[in-house]
Amino acid sequence: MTTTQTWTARFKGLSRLEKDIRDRLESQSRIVTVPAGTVIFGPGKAPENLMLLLDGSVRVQQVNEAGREIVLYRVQAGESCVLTTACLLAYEDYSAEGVAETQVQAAAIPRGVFDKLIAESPVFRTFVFQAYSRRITDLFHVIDEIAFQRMDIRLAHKLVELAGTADELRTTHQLLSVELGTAREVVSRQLAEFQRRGWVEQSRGRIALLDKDALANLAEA
Amino acid sequence: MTTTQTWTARFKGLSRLEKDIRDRLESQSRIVTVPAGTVIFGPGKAPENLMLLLDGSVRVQQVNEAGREIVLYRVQAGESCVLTTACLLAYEDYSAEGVAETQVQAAAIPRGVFDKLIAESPVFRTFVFQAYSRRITDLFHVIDEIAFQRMDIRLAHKLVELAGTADELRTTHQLLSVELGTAREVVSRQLAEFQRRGWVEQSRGRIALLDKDALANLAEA
DNA sequence: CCGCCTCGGTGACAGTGTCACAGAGCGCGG
DNA sequence: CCGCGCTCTGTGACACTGTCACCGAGGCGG
Repeated sequence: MTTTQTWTARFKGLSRLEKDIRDRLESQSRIVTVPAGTVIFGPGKAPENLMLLLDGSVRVQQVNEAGREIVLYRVQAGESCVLTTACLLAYEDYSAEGVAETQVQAAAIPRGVFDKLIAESPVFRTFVFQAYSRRITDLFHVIDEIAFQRMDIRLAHKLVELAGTADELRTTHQLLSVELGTAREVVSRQLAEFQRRGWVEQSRGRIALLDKDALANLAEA
Repeated sequence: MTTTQTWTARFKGLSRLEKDIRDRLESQSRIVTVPAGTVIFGPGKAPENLMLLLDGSVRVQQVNEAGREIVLYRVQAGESCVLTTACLLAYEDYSAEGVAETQVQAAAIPRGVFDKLIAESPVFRTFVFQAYSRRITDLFHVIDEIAFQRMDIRLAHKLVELAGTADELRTTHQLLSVELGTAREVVSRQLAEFQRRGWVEQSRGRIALLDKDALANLAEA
């Protein structure tokens, strides 16, 4: 993916940015590329920049004292790691961490620049607060799901979501359990049930989705 | 509680506010008082103001399609309903609602004023983003608790928290189950167990905490 | 006193989390 | 090619949690 001076155009909320602001944003931010697997921010590693993702995706997850993890949400190309700004301008350590799932290309906006843009551009403010709104809504969804949804439904949903247009997933039961904040055995049991029903076929590290409709259907219920 | 022109002093993050900003904030906001039980914001009732609580407390909770509810967090005196601002300046409907738990007195800042203050005052910006940071951290905590903590521990914790310095709670098992996002029966069973252990004593609508230390102790585990 | 509503208690059962352990798949060095 | 060690997956037993159906107790107003 090429990076031009007009990357701001790729962000829906930034396309109407005031011309002078846009110029400053593009000149005062850096385009960075990080390899898959990089921990972009995390406990004791406060973010110094607001990252606007141009390509790739970042998984934001939480690990508690007992070592149990859960995926909170993902940041995709065209979105921003905006929740980190709460920490960018505040003091608190993030208890969550962000990991590059793929190679990631992003525009990094230093906190000083971010602060000035917030002050000077109504469009940028709206962009930031809308991004907040979306993330917080996501978190509310996560809470609702964990608290009230059945595991089979959540798993079916996650399989379809992770697969996208593909018919096969390359992942382990362990990783899926982290996605859902549950135990590996629970995922194994549910997948075994899906397999009995002929919806999936498994082999080590691989899950073939034979009947996505059935899975999507269950996910609705 | 009396409301003077210097209510900003009650907010830690606002005490260093620039003098002219503070004057505008105090003159352009209104002090409102709402009775206990009022729904301050909710689905289809977008907040038009940022509320800074002077007195009382607001419970923010979520109700899903199936009618199940869970308490997300509380806003106390000296804090702000800041997450609503994400919606104040954005478009999305809140899926959560805020209910006054007591009579509430608050300073209401209209969205226009809020926006201008964000633009013009670095101190106000820091205040807002710090408030965000705290709320989001709270949400992360809630997610961790729901996903990974045992019910007895969460209930013990909640009892101690809700009691504060008192030795008795006026609440029902039903309300406690909403606090924890679980079923009424589960709360009843756990309380029965606590009673067998001599930690609490119950009567209709009332729970006496006989051994807060034991409860607090369990809550630690 | 009676009727009605809310609150709390209970048993049965299904779903989920935890633990211990076994076996299968796979890469790597010998 | 074999064997070793690692990760990944399967399984049974059991405890904890959520759901359902139902009942009795407490409390209020007529």
